[in-house]
Amino acid sequence: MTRVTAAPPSEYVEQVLDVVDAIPPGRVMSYGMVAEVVRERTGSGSARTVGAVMARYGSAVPWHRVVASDGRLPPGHEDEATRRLRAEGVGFRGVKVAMDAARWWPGDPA
DNA sequence: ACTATGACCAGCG
DNA sequence: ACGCTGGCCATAG
Repeated sequence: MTRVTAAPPSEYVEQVLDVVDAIPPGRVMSYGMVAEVVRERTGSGSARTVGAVMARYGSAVPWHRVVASDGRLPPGHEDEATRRLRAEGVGFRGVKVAMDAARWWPGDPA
């Protein structure tokens, strides 16, 4: 029925959330990687816009599996993200995620 | 319609 | 390792 549309999720937003939701446990993708995949579908987007979408709609998806390209965790949620990722078996290198081992692309084996 | 903002990224000093 | 710069483009006001 009439659903609230105070902030109607655009097609772009849906695609971003879809990609993030597909990341398997124990693996991660960077904002830039997500942006690239979404760009193949919608034809537009960038790492920065993905970050903007996550900030607004991230709560609906496993946001902790999206990290910065160098393995840093999202500002303000580092604690939470670290806990969840460790629980999934993601490797760490200091406070950062070990991207070389955890990085995942759609189509790759989980 | 326009401006400002930002959970980014790669390059450079 | 650290800070700064330019480019990126959807969202919000």
